[in-house]
Order: sequence, then C-alpha cells, then structure tokens
Amino acid sequence: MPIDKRISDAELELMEVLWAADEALTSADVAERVEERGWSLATIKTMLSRLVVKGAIKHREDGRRFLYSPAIKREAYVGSESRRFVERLFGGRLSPLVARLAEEDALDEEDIAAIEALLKELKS
Amino acid sequence: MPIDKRISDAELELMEVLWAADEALTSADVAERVEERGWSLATIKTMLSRLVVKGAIKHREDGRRFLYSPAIKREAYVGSESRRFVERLFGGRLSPLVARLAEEDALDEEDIAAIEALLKELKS
DNA sequence: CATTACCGTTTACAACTGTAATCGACTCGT
DNA sequence: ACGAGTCGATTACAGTTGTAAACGGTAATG
Repeated sequence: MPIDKRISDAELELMEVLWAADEALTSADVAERVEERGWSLATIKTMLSRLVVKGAIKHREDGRRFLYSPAIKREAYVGSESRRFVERLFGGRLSPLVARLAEEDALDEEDIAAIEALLKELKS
Repeated sequence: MPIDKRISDAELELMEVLWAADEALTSADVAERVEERGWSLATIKTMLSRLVVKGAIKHREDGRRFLYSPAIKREAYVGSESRRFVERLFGGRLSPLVARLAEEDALDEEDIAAIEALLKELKS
C-alpha cells in the first residue's frame, strides 16, 4: 500500500534500520542500532509510533512489547521520493540532475561506469 | 553565500518565479505569476518575508514597496539539494538512483540519450 | 482633506518535526 | 508480595510550514 504521509529525515533513519533487519525489531533493538545518534529511548519510541500512524511500519505484539517491521518496501519509498525529487527540481527529467552533479564533481569514475552499464542494459 | 535554512516546498515555488524573472519583482508581481496556486496575497507576503530571513532572497526598497530578487543561484541550490538527496537515499551514489528510476520506467529514450551524451562528454 | 487602497509587519493557528519527560500498567527478581 | 525496571501511551514544547487575517502607516483619489 502507498504511503499517505511523508517520512521525515529522522524517521527515515529508523526506517533504514527496519529495512536492514531481517526480522521484526523491538524499540530497544532499534535504539541499539542507531545508538550513534544519541537519541533517548523515549525519542525513538515516539518516532516509531508516528511511523505506525503514518502507515510506514506495522507492529505485532509480543507479550507486552511490540515487534516493528516495515509496512512499505524500501524500493517503493525510494522510487516515489526519487520521482518527486526530479519532478520538483528538474521538471521530471533525470538528465539535468546528472548534469548538475557532474558539474559539481559529485560523480566519480566508478559511478559513471555503473550508470553507463545501466543505460546500455536498458536499451536492450 | 550558502543557505543556512532549508527552503520549503511552497517557498520553492516563489523562488522559481524569482529565478525565472529577469528583473526584481514586487510581491504583487510574484502573486500574479503563481496565481494558479490560489494563494492569498497575504500568504505570499509571509513566504517572501520568510525567504528573506532565510537569506534565500533579498529586497531593495522602491518607494514603499519592496523589489525581491534571489540571493542564491538556482544552480547552487539545486546542486546542494541534489547532493543531499543522493546522500540521503543512495549513499551518495547516483547510479542506484538511475537504476531505480529506470526500474520505474521513469526514463524515456530522450533522457537516456541525453545522459549518455553527458557521460561521454565527462570522460573526455 | 477625508476616505480608500495598498504596503510590509505582526499575530494566529493547526499540522508536522525533533526531542524528550512523565504516566499508568505490568513483570521480574529477591 | 514489594520495589525496580520496562512497555507503550500521553503530554510537552519549541521550531517549521502552510495559510491567512488584522494592524498601522502611507499614498492616492475624490
């Protein structure tokens, strides 16, 4: 199902943790995996609740804890955000984005080669 | 100078108007150019003030009106937002973004050709 | 000159964000 | 069984955003 509300920056970090996990996680598990952010456990619980309300994750009860897991796929989210982004700043076209990043030296050889390979693939 | 605060979605629409104009515009001029959004003039004035505070635009007095113009270049803004975006969702690499959009059929022949040309250019 | 029109500024207010303390309920160790 | 710990839920609170009305001053108009 598609997401109705947007996912904020901080929330996205929790999503990444859940997407990366192969199993559903408790809030404590999540906290442990974003420890470097220095968020209090309370903060993480708040964000998890908000993500549930937004429909981005779901939880299953396990005793008196919740086990959280993504309700949307990363590819779907990333895809819609990407479309939104190129729409917003580049009139829906990807090439001006590539041009801009190239101009900013934000592309290295490896990336260039990867993109070329992708495009070659596409044309077949 | 770099932007300290982020520019919101609605604000960006006003920025686009100012970037597109060849001369500084009054709030009424701006309103006229985003008429289709149905914003009240008051709303537009609020957003312009906020943009001034954010340092994204500046204004020059002309009698008792202000003439607004961008304080940052579109390329600079778009560049930093783009870097931020690929950083946030693709670990700073552009190729996965291209892959994702390709997967979503968000790329047409024309776009692909344009990107290939760009890359060819880059390698020389 | 009084009224009207038009400025930018100030104030408003709800939704969303970041960040967290507190609360009521339950469980676990001693 | 009692206190300590732990859960999720509720409440908090400032900053941002979207959206706009109200305000105070000046300029134009009749």
